[in-house]
Amino acid sequence: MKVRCFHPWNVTPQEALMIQAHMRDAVIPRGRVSRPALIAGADAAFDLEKNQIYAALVVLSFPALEIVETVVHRTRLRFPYIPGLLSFREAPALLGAFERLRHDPDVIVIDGHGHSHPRQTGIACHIGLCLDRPVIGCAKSRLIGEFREPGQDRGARAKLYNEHGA
DNA sequence: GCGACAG
DNA sequence: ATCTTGTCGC
Repeated sequence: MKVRCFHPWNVTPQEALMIQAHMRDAVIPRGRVSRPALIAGADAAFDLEKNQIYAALVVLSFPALEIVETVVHRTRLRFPYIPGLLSFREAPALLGAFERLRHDPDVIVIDGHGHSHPRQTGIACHIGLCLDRPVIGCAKSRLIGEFREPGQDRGARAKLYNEHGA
């Protein structure tokens, strides 16, 4: 895939905050993908001893969910884990993997939050801007906001509220 | 000052 | 994230 990022990655946390402020207006927070033929999933694993991050991608056909392509890309870790700045730690490796991806997914699922972020610029938003593709943030726990635990059924949902509402 | 805090 | 010990449910 073509990766177009509009800022450097070798930045300080303070600079990262300014980049997020700049990104905020470019994000399209909602949308719909009509008939995806290919969907991609991405996650990262670490070797802290070697200071390495492993970005893994899988492309699936949809709705059959057959594996079409996989990519693993290893790079050096250059940024610490700071809540709210996750993308500056993980996105460089993930985007390196996406550069090697031959298929062109219609939608991407990323580990971590997207719009549900203190500055509405979580890693899903960041990756979406760099790839110019729809991305669904799929985090396993809360970063910000208040919610009632949803039910266990498939499709169960709950609204996430900020200090004002919505 | 204290607690919260994606991965 | 990753690791390790202890508990719970099937």
